[in-house]
Amino acid sequence: MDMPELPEVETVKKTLEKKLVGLTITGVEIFMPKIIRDPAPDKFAMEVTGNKISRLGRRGKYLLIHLTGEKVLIIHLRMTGRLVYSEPVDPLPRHTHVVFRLSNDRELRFIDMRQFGRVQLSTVRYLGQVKGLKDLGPEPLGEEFSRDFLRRELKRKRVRIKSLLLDQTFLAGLGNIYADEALHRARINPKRMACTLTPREIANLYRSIVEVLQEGIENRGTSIRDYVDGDGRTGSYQALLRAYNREGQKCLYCGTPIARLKVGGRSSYFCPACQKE
DNA sequence: AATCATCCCTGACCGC
DNA sequence: TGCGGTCAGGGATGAT
Repeated sequence: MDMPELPEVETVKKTLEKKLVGLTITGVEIFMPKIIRDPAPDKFAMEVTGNKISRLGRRGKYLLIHLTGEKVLIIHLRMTGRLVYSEPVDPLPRHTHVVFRLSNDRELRFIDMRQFGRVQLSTVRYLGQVKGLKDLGPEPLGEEFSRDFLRRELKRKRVRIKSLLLDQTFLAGLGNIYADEALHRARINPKRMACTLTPREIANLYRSIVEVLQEGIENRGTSIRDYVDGDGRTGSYQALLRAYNREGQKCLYCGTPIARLKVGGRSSYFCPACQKE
């Protein structure tokens, strides 16, 4: 149940760029057509084939693989998606939906048990019009995200803070794990209405968001069940989580058992003592 | 415009 | 052992 969030996608990006940049995609095999969002699978395979991988990028939870000809592969792993660089002789895992053949006789595999992930081809020119990508909020580790931004935006949001942190049009890249970790670290109850946070709480939340994402990246992501990087390796941040997935275990700040409740249909782990309503 | 509900999908888990 | 039901959850979509 660990969905790739910003730190996991960043780790996939870092591991894959070492292997992929400079290689040419010599062919595409599509086993599950619905995974290809646009254009139609046949056209997708044709347009991708023959192009060299120039660089990798990331925007929120989207991984971008830039190709020659100003083309860009846009990949979202959603919940259980994996993108793994492999040898063709390695047995093809179950739920492998798309395979990109590479000019060094290796391949890049898109694997996704729940079939929620999507792959799409666009161009640099049209990136600003791609659904999902175009409405993303600022990058939490970028310059546009600041304490002032948070203060300004929270003031006018009539929604629970946990739901807002998960809203990708508000801020790009947080998912359930890092949202819960940030709120716990900032000692803010997930059900609090965004507009009621005090300046002090907002400052704490800002710092907490940046910290948990940086620590997540430093530890190569969180692997609870499914997540692996581009080399097929698990991350290690799961051992450092303080709230997420720790129901019943002691809060590391005060010893109170971590509790779980639903906020906006999503489970939220929190400390009832440190994060009072 | 903002907010909420539903759906997609499989495997793990639970109770009987 | 097996079976059916429930849950997990990001984001697109439609409803309010």
